[in-house]
Amino acid sequence: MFRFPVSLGGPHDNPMQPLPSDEQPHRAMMDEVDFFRSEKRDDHNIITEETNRVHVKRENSRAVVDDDDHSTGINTGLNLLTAHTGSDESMVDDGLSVDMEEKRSKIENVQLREELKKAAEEIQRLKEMLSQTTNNFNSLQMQLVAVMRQQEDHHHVATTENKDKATKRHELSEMVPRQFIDLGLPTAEVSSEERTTVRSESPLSLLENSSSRQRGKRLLEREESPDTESNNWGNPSKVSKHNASSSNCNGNGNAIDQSAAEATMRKARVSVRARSEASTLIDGCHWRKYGQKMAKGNPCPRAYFRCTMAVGCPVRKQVQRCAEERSILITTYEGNHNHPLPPAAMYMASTTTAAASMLLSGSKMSSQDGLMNPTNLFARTMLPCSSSMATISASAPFPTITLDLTESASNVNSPTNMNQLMQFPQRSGFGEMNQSGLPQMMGQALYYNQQQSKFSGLQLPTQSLNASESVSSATAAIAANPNFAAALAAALTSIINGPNNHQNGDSNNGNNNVTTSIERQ
DNA sequence: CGTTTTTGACCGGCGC
DNA sequence: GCGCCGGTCAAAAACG
Repeated sequence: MFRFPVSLGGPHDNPMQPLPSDEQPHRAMMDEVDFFRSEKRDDHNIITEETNRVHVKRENSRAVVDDDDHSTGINTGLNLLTAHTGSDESMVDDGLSVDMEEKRSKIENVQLREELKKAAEEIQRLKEMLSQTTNNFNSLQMQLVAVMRQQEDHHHVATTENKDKATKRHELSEMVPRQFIDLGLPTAEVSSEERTTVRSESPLSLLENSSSRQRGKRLLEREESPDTESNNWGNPSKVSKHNASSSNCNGNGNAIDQSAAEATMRKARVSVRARSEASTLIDGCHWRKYGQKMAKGNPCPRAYFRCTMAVGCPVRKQVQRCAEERSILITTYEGNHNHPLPPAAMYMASTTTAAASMLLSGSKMSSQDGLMNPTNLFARTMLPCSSSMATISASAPFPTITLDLTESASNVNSPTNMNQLMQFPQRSGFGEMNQSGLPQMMGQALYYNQQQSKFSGLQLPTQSLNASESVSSATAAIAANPNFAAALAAALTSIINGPNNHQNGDSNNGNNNVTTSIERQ
């Protein structure tokens, strides 16, 4: 059962969370097991305590009822009553032997025990209901904060830009933040860039903008698969051109050109570093290699892959071995799947999405937002599961967040490792973030881990596994858990789609599919 | 024979 | 304008 805490963040919750204790670096699995035992013991104690309380109450109430109820036939010890009424009851009372008294008390005991049992069951049922309600409350709260934050973003952008070109810029501001969080998930079929383009410009006009015949041919090919345009991996000019033509249509060229350029500059990537002897990470998707290049400063070639799980899927990845340490494989993802994903792929995508969201939302967040933003919360929930360390690179033109799995293979559970996770570069919004709030986030994240033994397997020592095995086993472990999958999907949907993004209500949700895909490379 | 990989060519951005 | 570089294309080769 998927239990949620009755109170969130309360002082009594702390023992409930397998927080990485600074003093006990080797708690690991035993602590998890011990924790569950203690939790069960506590639960049992609570039940016993409560049922005892109920028991006493019942006895008292029964005594009161018995005193008032003269027709029950149970000896209440009120001899006066029996003596005065002279009823059958009194006659029975008078004729009671000691054996009868004992039998009655035994029957009474049995009845009380049954009631006790029922009360315990009811308590259990109530606890389950409470858990479910808490669960619902949590997800609703996340959605609410997501909505509030989005509105706040819009309001903020509108007010700051109101001095100059409020209307036009606001329209664009809806585009810019949203495009940062459409990486990896299948729910957002059409990226904001494409939505903006489609809104303001026909495909033909795109062709007209192409400078050469070949360029036009490529664009035509891409137009055949609508989603391809949503991803502009390594080709920022395409976005610029599209947005430039959009701006021409809107008749306010320069301002939007500038914003479009900024939007292009902030296209996010998620890079995963992992130790692996394999050529690529097994991330659940089918990939086709479409190019290989020698990159400057690295003797190892960089390989370019395209997702082939669906025709026209724009998701691409780059794979390159680390120059310093050949055993480390650096996989960089960008794009937005336009098809359902198998769970393993989906959770990999979810993790990278969470990372991207954290990266992109964090850079323009107030400190309060940094703590309350569900995107950040969720990113922090997800990231510890699959990465030991997240670093952010400001290298233009694409901001990149790097999930470092190289340490997690042997060090996931160590407090040092968890502390490392906290050490985000003091950059942009993260620098303003209230650090004191992070442990709660971590606690929340760990709470998810703790609640599901399979999921908490992500936190188990994996010395014997290489990174790709860790990733695949982790994703498989998560995928095997429908409860968490549902919660994850709901949370991600609220984060990625936001309240206004409902246009993708098709079959584009890849959750809970059966895993059948195997990495080809 | 269909699919995937390889690899040289091409393109656009960027710095000088 | 030129060259470098990263990214992509597409024909040929390889593979199952």
